Amino acid sequence: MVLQKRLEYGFNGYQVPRASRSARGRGSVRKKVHDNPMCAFDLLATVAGKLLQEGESSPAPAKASARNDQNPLVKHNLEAEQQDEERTLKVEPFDQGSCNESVLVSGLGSEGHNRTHFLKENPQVQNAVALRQTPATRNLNYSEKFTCAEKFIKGKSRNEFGCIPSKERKGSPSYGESYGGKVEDGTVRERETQKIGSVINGTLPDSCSSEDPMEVDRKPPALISSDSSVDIPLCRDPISFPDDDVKVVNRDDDENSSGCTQPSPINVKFRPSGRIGDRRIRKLFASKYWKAAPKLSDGEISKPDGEMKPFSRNRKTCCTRQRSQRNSPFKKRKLLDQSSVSTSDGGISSIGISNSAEKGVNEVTIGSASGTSSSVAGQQTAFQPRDSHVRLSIKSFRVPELVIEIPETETVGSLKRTVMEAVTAVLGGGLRVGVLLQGKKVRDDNKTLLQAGISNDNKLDALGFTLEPNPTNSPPPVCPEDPPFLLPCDAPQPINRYPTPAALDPGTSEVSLVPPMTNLANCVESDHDSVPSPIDVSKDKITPDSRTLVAIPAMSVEALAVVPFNRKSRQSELVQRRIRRPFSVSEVEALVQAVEKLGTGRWRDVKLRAFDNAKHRTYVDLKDKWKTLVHTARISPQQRRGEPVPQELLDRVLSAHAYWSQQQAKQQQVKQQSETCLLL
DNA sequence: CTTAGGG
DNA sequence: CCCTAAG
Repeated sequence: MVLQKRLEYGFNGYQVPRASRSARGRGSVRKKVHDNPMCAFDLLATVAGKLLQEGESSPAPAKASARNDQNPLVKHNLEAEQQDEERTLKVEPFDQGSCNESVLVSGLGSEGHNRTHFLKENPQVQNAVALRQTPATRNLNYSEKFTCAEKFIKGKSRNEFGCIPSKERKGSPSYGESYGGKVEDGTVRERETQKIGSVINGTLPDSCSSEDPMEVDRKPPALISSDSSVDIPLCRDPISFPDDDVKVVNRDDDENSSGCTQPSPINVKFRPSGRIGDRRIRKLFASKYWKAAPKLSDGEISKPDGEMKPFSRNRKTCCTRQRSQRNSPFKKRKLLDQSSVSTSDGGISSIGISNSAEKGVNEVTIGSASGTSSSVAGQQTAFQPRDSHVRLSIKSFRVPELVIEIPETETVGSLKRTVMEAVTAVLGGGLRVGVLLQGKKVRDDNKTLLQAGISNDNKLDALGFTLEPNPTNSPPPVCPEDPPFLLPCDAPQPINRYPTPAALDPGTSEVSLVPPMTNLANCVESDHDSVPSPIDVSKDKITPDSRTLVAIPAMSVEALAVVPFNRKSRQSELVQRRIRRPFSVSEVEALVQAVEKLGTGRWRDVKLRAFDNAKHRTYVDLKDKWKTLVHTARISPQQRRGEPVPQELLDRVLSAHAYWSQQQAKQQQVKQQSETCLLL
């Protein structure tokens, strides 16, 4: 469809490349799950992790080098026509709706296996599901679980993550990077914080809540095949996980508004490093990404820093390096900036694990613990208490539909990148895995597989997984500025938006990282009208003692996305520039006033004096603003843009600038004179 | 970490 | 706003 100048591509699904297959040669994804102790959540996490690995780290070092100059996803995506099953993204007809196969998990070796309906035979299980759902705690558990999952995933394949080599052009460092297990703690924490925050705020779409099970089928299942295998550890009670490293860091940067006026003790504590720390983190991230990426050869991934020059003195060298490397990638942003990608309807799409053996392979296999692929799972009875494993072979996942809009004038390369971004965004931050059993969502993550009825003896065919867009993950892609007071929870975001790299930072996302700038806008002015942010979220149990959750904009982007992914997808986000927040007149006023008093060479003091509460205004920002103010004051009103600044203020700017410039000059003179004197 | 400037 | 070189 052509919309005026834009083309809209509707992807009903992407076929995620079989990440490891080519690299490893073969094998289908296999999940060994202990159907007994395993919690449903673990299963989710497992699947999610798997997905991440597939999508995100697909480029296992070997693979990366083996084939691509461009991110595989992007690259292939446009060549849908090609029948390269393994790497081609499937562009399907835009129709939604006719897909019911979505949730199928077939049992490998299930042939001849007589599966009984667990639920049928064990009604109590069904009840269990209902009974255990405590809305109140569900979310919390969820987040914690995710954390756990994250850990698990991290621990499991720390070195496997990271590296969708997305080189854009030869010569340019790629965005790819590897986590090499060296991600800064702070960073990790921050993310976790965000996630938790989201959860707390209730932004998390409780997909597990009460939608119609059928909802899942809204979209046709896509096929994503994976080959790696995941072994879910024995009964791990997510909640019991030590969350040692889940510390909530007060992101006083942009993200939260609460800290603005009423810094909690903890706030104070972190303050010094808050904003800056944030930046630093970003940089670190960037450095890692950039650094490792270019050389994803193998091995190097785990020690990005290691390759620094021998004599490198800690940080400095490091920084320098990163800088040079990240430059070029940065410029690419522009390309992406122009297109926006969004998913059509936040619908829940399903990832089907289906039997469709396109290649004669069953997509999901369920076998016995020992893992003999097929035909196993013999006669285990419904309640085998032991650690019987449910073996699932997920052939593919369907990524939720993506709608991409891009100007006709964009280049194919741009389109590719855009799609890649979209895909990455989805995979990275916007998805959650859901489990379906016989069409019904299994919402209680605490249930064991057995309890949920997911066991070898049951109809595994009826087991399905879905990738659900994570509503939480959608930073305002287009006009991040002045983020209106966004109420976290409400504002249903029906659709998943995939902020183009440029937009967010949420990513924001952060967006980038994330970016997450949502409420803060208020905070901004808060320095003047200190109003306690209403959004403070009290961290219930999640933040016991030491960690204080300061209102994390519920929007923090990728709330719960499966960890690894986030990182990755974020890599671009992390590097994203901060959202633009034009100074308001009141801010200008405050700035002018402060400068009049302090002068133009003491930005830190100015910051402290007038913007101490505006977390997102750094002294550098203030200095820059002053610079622009001076410029603005000198140009004709017609040439000025943006919110008009009262002439009165501009006049003051000029006079103050003149005054302090003079002062500075004088000081310099004095200095020189004294120096001269000393020399004589 | 701060400043000061260029981009 | 970002990035950096210099203090």
